[in-house]
Amino acid sequence: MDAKHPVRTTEKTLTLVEELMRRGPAGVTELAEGVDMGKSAVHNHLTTLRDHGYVLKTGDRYQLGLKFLEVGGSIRKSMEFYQVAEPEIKSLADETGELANLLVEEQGTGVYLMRSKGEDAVDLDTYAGLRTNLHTTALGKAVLAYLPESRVEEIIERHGIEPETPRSIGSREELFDALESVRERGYAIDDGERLEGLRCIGAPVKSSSDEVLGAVSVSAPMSRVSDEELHGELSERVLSAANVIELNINY
Amino acid sequence: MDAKHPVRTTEKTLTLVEELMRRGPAGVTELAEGVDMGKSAVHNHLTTLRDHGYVLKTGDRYQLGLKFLEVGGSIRKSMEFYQVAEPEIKSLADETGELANLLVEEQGTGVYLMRSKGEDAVDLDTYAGLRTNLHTTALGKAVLAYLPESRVEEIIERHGIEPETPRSIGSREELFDALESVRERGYAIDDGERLEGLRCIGAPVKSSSDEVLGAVSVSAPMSRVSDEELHGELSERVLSAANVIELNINY
DNA sequence: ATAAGCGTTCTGTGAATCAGAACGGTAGCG
DNA sequence: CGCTACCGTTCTGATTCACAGAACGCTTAT
Repeated sequence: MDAKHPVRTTEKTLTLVEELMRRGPAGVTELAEGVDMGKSAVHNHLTTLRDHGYVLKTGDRYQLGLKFLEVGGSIRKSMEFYQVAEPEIKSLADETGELANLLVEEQGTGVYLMRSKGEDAVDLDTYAGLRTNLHTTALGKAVLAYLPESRVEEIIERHGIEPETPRSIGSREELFDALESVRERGYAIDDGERLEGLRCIGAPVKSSSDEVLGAVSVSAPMSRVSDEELHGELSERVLSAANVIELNINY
Repeated sequence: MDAKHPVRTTEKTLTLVEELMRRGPAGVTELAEGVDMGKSAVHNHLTTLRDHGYVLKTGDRYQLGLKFLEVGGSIRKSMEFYQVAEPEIKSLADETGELANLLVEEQGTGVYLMRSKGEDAVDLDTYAGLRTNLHTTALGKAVLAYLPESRVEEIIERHGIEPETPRSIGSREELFDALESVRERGYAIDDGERLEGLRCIGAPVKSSSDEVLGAVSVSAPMSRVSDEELHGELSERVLSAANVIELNINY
C-alpha cells in the first residue's frame, strides 16, 4: 500500500540514490538530467547525503559510500537466520566445491543474504544484497513452495511471472505445477532456466511453526553434475544443510 | 566540510534511519520521542521509506529492510579492490584456519569489506560494513602507515585518538612511533590492544602508484600464536596475500 | 465500562525546498 | 591566447509542502 502522505523531499533523495547506484560516480548536471531536478536541488541533496556519509565526492564526481554497507551489514548481522546459516553455507560450499547461496524473501522478491564459493565454484554475478524474482531461481521456488497460497497469489499479482529466459517459467500453471513438485521432492531445481549450462538445487528452511525463513542452494555447471548426482548426493547435501540450520534455529 | 544548504527534510529521514539501526524494530511513538519529531512526521517519513523498500512494517513495528544491503552490496561489488581481494582473503582464512579480514579507509575511518572464517576462527563481532577507528586495529595501522602524513594529521584532527582499551594507542607520539615500526617491518600488529587475548597482524595493499588501497589481516587468539609464529610464518602469509592482491590489481 | 495507549489521518501555517539566474573556475578550441 | 562552453556552486524569492497538534478508530489493560 502506498503512503497517504509521502514526504516528497525524501522521495527525491531516494531517487537520487538509485540514480547513483545505476550510474556509479557522476556529476551534478548529469544526475540532474537523469532525475529531472534542478542542478541546485541535486547539489543540496548530494551535500546533505555527504555530510552523513552516504555519498562521497572525489574531484567533481559524486558516488555512493560504504555507509550503505554499514547499515545493510548491521541489519543482516541482526538476523538470527543469517547468523545460524552462515557457517553452514560455508561448509556446503567447501564440501561440494561449488557455489552455495542463502536467500530470504522480502516484499515478494528474493534477496541473497550471502554466497560462498567452493574451490571450483562458477563465478556468477550474484552478490550479497542482490534482488531477484522468486519464480526464476531454485532458491525462490523453494521459498514459494512453502509460502501460503494466498501470499503466492499476492506476489504474482505484484511482480508478475515474466520469464527471464526461454526456458524459465512463464505462466501461472507452470509455476504452480513446479511448486507442487518441489513439495513432493522437498527441494527445488533450476535446470538451466536462469543461465544456460547452470544447474541449481535449492531447499527451504522452515521455522518450528512451519513458516519459511529462507532457502539454501548450490549452483554448479551442468558438465559437473549428472541427473543422478543432482537428485542423489547433491540434493542430499543441500537438504542436510537446510536441516542443520532448522535444528540450530529451533534449538 | 558541511553543506552550505543542507536539505533538512532529508536530514530528518537519515536521523530516523540511524535511530532504527540503533533500536531495531520500533513503533512510531517510540521513534518520535527518540528523534524529537512529531508522530505524524515520523509516520510520513517511515511510510515513504517503506514505499521504496528501505523500511518494512510487521504488525505495528517498523524496521530497516534489506534494500540497504542491496545498495551496499552493489557498491562493494563495483569495487575492483574487493573483487580482486575476495578470493585471497578466503584462501588466507582457509590456510591459517583463523579469521581473515579486508578493510578500506573511507572518510578517515576503516570499513570492513569482508571477513572470512577459517576452521578454528574466533568469533568476533565484526561484520562486513562495520566501521572502526583506524588507530585501534592492525588493519587500520597498516593503512595509516602508508597514507601521506598530511592525511594522517587530518584524520587525527577529525576523529581524535581515543584509546578504546587500556592497552591501545592513546597519543599522537605513540601513534607515529607505531606507524614508523609498521613501515620498518612492512606489517602492523595488534597485540591484545582491541580485545584482551586477541592478536592481529595486518598488511597494507598498495596500488602501482604507491597509494594505499586497503589492508588485509588475520586475527587469532594469543594461545594459538607465539611471538615466533607472529613474526614468522603468520606475518609471511599475510604479507603474501597482500602481495598477491597487489599483483592482481596492477595486472 | 473506562481509560490509556497505539498507529493513522487531517488541517493550517510557518518553514524550507527548489527553479532559475548569476558566479567563478576549468577545459577545449580555433 | 582570447573565446566559448560547460562545470559545480551560491544566491534569492515564490510556492510548495513538511509537520505540530488535534482528532479518530482501534486494541489492550484495568
